[in-house]
Amino acid sequence: MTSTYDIVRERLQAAFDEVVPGADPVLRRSERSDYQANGVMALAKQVGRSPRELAEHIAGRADLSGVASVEVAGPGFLNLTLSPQLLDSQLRALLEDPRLGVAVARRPRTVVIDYSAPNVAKELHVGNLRSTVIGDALARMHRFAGSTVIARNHVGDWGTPFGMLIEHLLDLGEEEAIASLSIGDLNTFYQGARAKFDADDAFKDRARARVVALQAGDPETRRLWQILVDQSVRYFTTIYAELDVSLRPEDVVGESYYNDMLDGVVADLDRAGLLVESGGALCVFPPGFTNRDNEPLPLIVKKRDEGYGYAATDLAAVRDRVSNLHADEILYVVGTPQAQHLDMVYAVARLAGWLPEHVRCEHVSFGHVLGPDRKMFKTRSGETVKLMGLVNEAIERADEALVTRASGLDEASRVSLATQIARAAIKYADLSTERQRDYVFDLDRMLAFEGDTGPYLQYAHARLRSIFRRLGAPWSPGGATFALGTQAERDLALGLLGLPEAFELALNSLQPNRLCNYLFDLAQRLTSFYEACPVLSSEGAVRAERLALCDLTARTLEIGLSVLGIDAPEQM
RNA sequence: GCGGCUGUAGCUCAGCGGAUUAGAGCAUCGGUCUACGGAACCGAGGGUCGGGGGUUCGAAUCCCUCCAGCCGCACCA
Repeated sequence: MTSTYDIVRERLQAAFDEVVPGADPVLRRSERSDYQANGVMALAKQVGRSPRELAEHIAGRADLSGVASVEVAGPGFLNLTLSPQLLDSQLRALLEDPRLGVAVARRPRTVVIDYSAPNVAKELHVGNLRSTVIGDALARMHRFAGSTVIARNHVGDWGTPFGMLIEHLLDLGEEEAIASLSIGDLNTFYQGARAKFDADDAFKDRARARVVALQAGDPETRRLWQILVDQSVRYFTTIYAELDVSLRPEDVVGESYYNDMLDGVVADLDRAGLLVESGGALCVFPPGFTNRDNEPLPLIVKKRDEGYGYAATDLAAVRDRVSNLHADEILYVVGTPQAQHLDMVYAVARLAGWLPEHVRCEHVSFGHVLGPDRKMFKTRSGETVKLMGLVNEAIERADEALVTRASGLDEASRVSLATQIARAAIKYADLSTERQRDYVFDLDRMLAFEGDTGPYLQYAHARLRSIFRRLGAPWSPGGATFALGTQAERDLALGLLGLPEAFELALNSLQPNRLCNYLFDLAQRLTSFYEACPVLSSEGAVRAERLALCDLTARTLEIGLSVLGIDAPEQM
């Protein structure tokens, strides 16, 4: 189906085109009418006419029959009120459309999304939360839009720390080490290795020798390294499952994956004449980057000690994603501190011809998760907060709330529900604020059923489902028609027709919070409707209409939440 | 020093391809309703949109500047 926005816009566009072909009507939602077109003022300036007069002209020329009524307001706004016929036909189309008006991409794009990226043998912690949650939401949104998504979990699985980690593993004994890692005791393991490395010179020497062996490809060393990787990935997977994150083990393509490509990266940069030796290291100096002394800033591709740094790996990854994965778009859901580094990587990749113009490459950055003191979220003792602990605490609290409400669920389904609520709370809190801002991690607020929270949206959905359960019989829309006799019904209907715009806006701007805002607004329209308009106790055509509105709202909430990675339980 | 991000009601945040009286949630206060699940709804108070300039008929939104906070600035990713 064609979205309501597109229908109105196309009609308006024809009239704008008569003035200046391609002129943008700047159509958007309005508080004063259903839609408003703000494009007249800019256009009037462009063609040197009076805005008011031009607005009248366009309003007169636009063929809006059967679609909307229009009036000119203020300096030259076009206020549009959708016609009852259009509302009825669009809502009926919505009933038949499992996608609720959201278009599928005509040409599917391949989108590579790099997200989560924890380190092997390190705990998944709050620092990984945002990348994981935002990246997964973007992955789901792109899938829904019809793109081919290739998720890449760029785990830190290489580098000097692995010398000490492997030696520590040997000291513990493989069995013991695996047992420790498999229960997610990654921090203890890592810190154990670190402590020995710092205190024991003999250990330090072994660790260094082990790094050399690892890099040289020694089979036994590689086998031990693989144990660390496998155990860590297994543990990450359990947390992803707990959070309902769609990353799979096969999406783990860590730094080590690119090892064999690094020589080629350097050789090709050299061949392209981009490589410069500086301070013993091999560098590329992309234009426009300077250090604190205003000198050109290098991207160090090969270190003085002959080792490769992360710049080389990242360049290899760009190349791989473009030429082997055929990415049309690459998203890096990575913290803000890496902004400059990534910009330099893109710049060098473009210089080297590895990143064609048509491939969109974007850093999806985000702010910090703050503790109650508004500083970086840490435990009282200053340690990083484990993601597992955070999720479990949220589940416990949600469960307590369910228990006190005596919901009559058996324990298994109650805990399962609590898990769904906890995930919704954590994810929605993360997704609903503008990405770039920091936010305070406050479980009380996240888990509240009042206000702009995940659980509130879930609750709105569950209330609707309960209506259909009470119906006692399967429901089908039948011949529902939408008279929209009350303001609350009309407001709700208008909200329902807005999903395509909200979804596209959120996806194009890579800002899931736009979709969250939409869903919360819809939920509020719903509760007003719900209060004002009896459903089950109404009769005939009105009852059919209201049931249909309930069905559409429930489906909209369900789809909206699902593309954000949030469950919509049937009852709460 | 250079660069980036942030600064909107008591608190948490929307809005920022300029446009009609700056929105919401929480909290506070006041109402509604013997409730299709009250984990509800309606309403009120509360803001010189960090300060100052500029562009414009019009700026929270664009430009400049200052202030505050956070982050980055060569071999750890």
